[in-house]
Amino acid sequence: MVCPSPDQMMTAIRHPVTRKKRPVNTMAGKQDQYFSKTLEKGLSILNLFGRENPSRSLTEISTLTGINKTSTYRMVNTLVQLGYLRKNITDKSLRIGPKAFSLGHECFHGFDIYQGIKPIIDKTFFEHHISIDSALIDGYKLISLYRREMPNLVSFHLPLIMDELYARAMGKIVLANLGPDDLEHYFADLAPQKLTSHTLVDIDEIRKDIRNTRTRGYSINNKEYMTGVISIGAPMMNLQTKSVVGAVSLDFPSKEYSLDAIEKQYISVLLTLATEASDLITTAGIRQ
Amino acid sequence: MVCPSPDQMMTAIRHPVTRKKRPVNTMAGKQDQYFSKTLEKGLSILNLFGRENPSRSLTEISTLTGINKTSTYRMVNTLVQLGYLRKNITDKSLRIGPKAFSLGHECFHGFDIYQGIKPIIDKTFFEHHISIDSALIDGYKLISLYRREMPNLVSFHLPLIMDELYARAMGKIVLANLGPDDLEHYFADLAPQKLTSHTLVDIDEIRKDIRNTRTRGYSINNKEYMTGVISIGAPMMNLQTKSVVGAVSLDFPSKEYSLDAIEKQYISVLLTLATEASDLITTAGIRQ
DNA sequence: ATAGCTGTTACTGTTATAGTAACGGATTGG
DNA sequence: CCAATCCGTTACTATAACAGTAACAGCTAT
Repeated sequence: MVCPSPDQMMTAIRHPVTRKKRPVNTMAGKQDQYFSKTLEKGLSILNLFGRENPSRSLTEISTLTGINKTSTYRMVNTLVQLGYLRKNITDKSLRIGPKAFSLGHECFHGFDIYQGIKPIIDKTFFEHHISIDSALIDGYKLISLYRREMPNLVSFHLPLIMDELYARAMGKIVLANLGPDDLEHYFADLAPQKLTSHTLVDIDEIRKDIRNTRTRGYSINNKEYMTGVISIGAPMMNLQTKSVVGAVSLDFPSKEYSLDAIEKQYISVLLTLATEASDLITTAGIRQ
Repeated sequence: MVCPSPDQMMTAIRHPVTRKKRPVNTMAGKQDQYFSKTLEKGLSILNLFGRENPSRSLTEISTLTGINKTSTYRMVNTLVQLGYLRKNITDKSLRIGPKAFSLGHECFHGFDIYQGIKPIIDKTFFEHHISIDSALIDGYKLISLYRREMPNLVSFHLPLIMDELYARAMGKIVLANLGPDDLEHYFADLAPQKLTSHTLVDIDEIRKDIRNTRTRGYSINNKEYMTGVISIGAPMMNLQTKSVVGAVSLDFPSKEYSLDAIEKQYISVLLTLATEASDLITTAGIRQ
């Protein structure tokens, strides 16, 4: 289970399902005194900007976040005044500002897990010459952590935040290690997309695949996310709380590697890597 | 002038001096309806974390930000719930969370100025084999933008946000291009530190240096920030508003280069670079 | 056992924010 | 050329969210 005790719940990353309940404003659960909605809104605005979306308008932000236009204006104005966003004088379009840039730099390089996993992955990369990926769970999404890619692999520009857990090696092994309740929550509002001809879109098939993954101990993605790419994934576990917090995967071009060959040769590499990553995570105290 | 018209003032990055007035709560100026203090606080907390300070305690955050402990708790709790920070269960110490990591990544790589200046600096770097630095103004600080360093230079790990404008090539040229009012504001609460034996600490000397820099058109830092490093700097100007928004600098090891030689050989390189950077800045619409 | 740290919670007055509505400027289309 | 929309910005008010005091609980060291 992701949120076993009330104590852990506070510390844990807030669950998407739990979050959804908030707007309902059910008077039963007292409105968390110690949660700032304003800050949440401000950050959700900042999150709309990135490599893919460098520029946005006020109304765009308002509709995307669901925040009232005036409130959006207040938040945006604050961010502009503080330098996190900047505003084009003529068309009033908004872009990332210098302050967000420096904050970003600090947050990225100051993230201890990133600094910790880098050498681990690099080592495996140079030893075995294979593409390696790693990610952390956030709700029902994966946040890309660190990646090394061989030139033989079709360089696919990974999004930083990954949906489609059902179609990815890292996603599958995460799902396989979730508690039954969390897994059900995931399936509850799952609408699988056919990304390649191999993608599983039938819920029952996906369920079976997850069960197999669980007993197998590692996950297999046989060209289900991208044609020409076969991956195997293993979980990053917090060994104290016995919960998944992320995953690592090895990616191969299907032209050069058969699934059989991969399973024969690289499972031990994968599992060793996963163990090292799990140790790191456990001492760092990342919890689901 | 940094804030010439009320219209620009809103769009501009908020001036440190202007900001200071806020807490005085002078009833004369109506409390900005469209500025969220809560968001400001939340972001100021996030800013306390970085490569240098990966872990902090609640009281530490409270004292550093000057925010009441309970409010700090609320903000921190929010950030933890949203995944921007994470909390060690045992000692309750706080660290950067996965969400801040991904936000950071997006803000860093989504910053168009960074993407734009990279090729410009790279080109000059590969053509002339010299160390190059660039930065943007934020208040009276410089935010490091992009840097390429030659191995012959004592690799000094630059802080991302730079104070000590008076002792740096990029700082001096920025000061030299400020409006008289802004420059006075800068000098008003300046307490120069003697960083090397060459650092100017006498205010009048610094003033004279800034005047010389202004007429010269570029700045010179003769081992005033670091022993063994000579730099020359030129401004990044918004050519429409005729205001400084940042600076570029070329850095040389004093063992291999004399100041004379640098001025003879590299001023044109510097100014060309500055022009290209200014063009970028102007089209991007960065304003002071 | 006690003192002195933490972080956490209860409680309350007030203020900061949400949200409606209206405004002005720019752009579009008839 | 004027109406119709779009956009961002502002005025205004009820109310929910927040600030801040103070007390509490858990931990450590003396």
